[in-house]
Amino acid sequence: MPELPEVEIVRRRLDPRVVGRRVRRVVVTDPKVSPLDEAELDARLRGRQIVRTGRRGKWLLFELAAAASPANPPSAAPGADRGSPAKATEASEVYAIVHLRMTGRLLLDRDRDRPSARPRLTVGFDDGSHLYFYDVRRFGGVWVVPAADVDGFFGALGVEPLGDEFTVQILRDLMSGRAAPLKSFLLDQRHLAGVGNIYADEALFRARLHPLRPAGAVGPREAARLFAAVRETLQLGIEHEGSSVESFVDPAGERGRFQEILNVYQRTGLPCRTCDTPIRRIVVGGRGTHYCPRCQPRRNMRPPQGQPRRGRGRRGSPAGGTNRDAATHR
DNA sequence: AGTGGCTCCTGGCGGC
DNA sequence: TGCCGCCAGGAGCCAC
Repeated sequence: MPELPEVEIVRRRLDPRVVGRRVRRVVVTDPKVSPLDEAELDARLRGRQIVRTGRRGKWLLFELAAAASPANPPSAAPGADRGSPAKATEASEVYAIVHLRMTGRLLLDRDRDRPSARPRLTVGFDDGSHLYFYDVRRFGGVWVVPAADVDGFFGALGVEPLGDEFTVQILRDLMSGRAAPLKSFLLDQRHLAGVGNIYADEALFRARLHPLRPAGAVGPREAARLFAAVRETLQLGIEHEGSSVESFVDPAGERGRFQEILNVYQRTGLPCRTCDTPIRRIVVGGRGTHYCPRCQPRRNMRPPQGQPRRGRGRRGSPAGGTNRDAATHR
């Protein structure tokens, strides 16, 4: 499942191959792929040239320049309908924004490994090439947003964990007072943008922190470890060209290699690479969660003080020493 | 406001 | 062999 490193790999592979191409036509095969229908997508993208690619968390961005403005309005046919003067409003740039979710893939004509199934969406370029959006589970999507609205589009999205703006202090502020388990905290895109299930488990292992530890109970030294672990894990994922745990392959059909060095994710029952203790699997926030019970001990599981407990009050029985994770072992 | 649970969706897999 | 039901998971939505 594409997380930040996988999306970044896709972006790096696509960038040199799509930048400069101009959209000729958009074909939608699955209407669920976008809130915009085919006609709207086509109207917003046709004639525009991809000038840049980008990434925000797990979102992939294609920046498209203003539609080929009739810079020199072809004054030729005097009687011809030259379109409305309102054309000027289309002059600003737009972003095509893609989320791959579980199984989304972006492939170009000559890429190997193109599925036999039909793509959900196809973008044809003026040089005759195509960019295809495949997505077996149909969770992914495509949005087209005017440049001016991009900040609003990502309004609720958290800090970029590999960016300069992410610091230990920011992480501590984000965790402060929170009773949510670290695993849930890391997966919440409103805090950090781009961490998914694999990298959350791996980062917690690196930081030697138990996934059920309340975020607000993490001390300064541990926060520093978690900060470093999140960045190192994501960076390592990029260096290994992503994790091909499910079906991830980059646009050229190449598998990533990060799965080869996973410490805990999907290693249930296998010996910890550090201490030989069998890796354990629990469910946290509905997500499969893997950890080493020895390297990531349960300690200080008390939710932050002064935090009124809501909900059913099940959680946070004093000391949290109850054998909570016994319930969901596999 | 913060948190957890449900939902979408489909291929793959285990059990019968 | 074939069928059924469960599972995985990112993020939006909703209830508490």
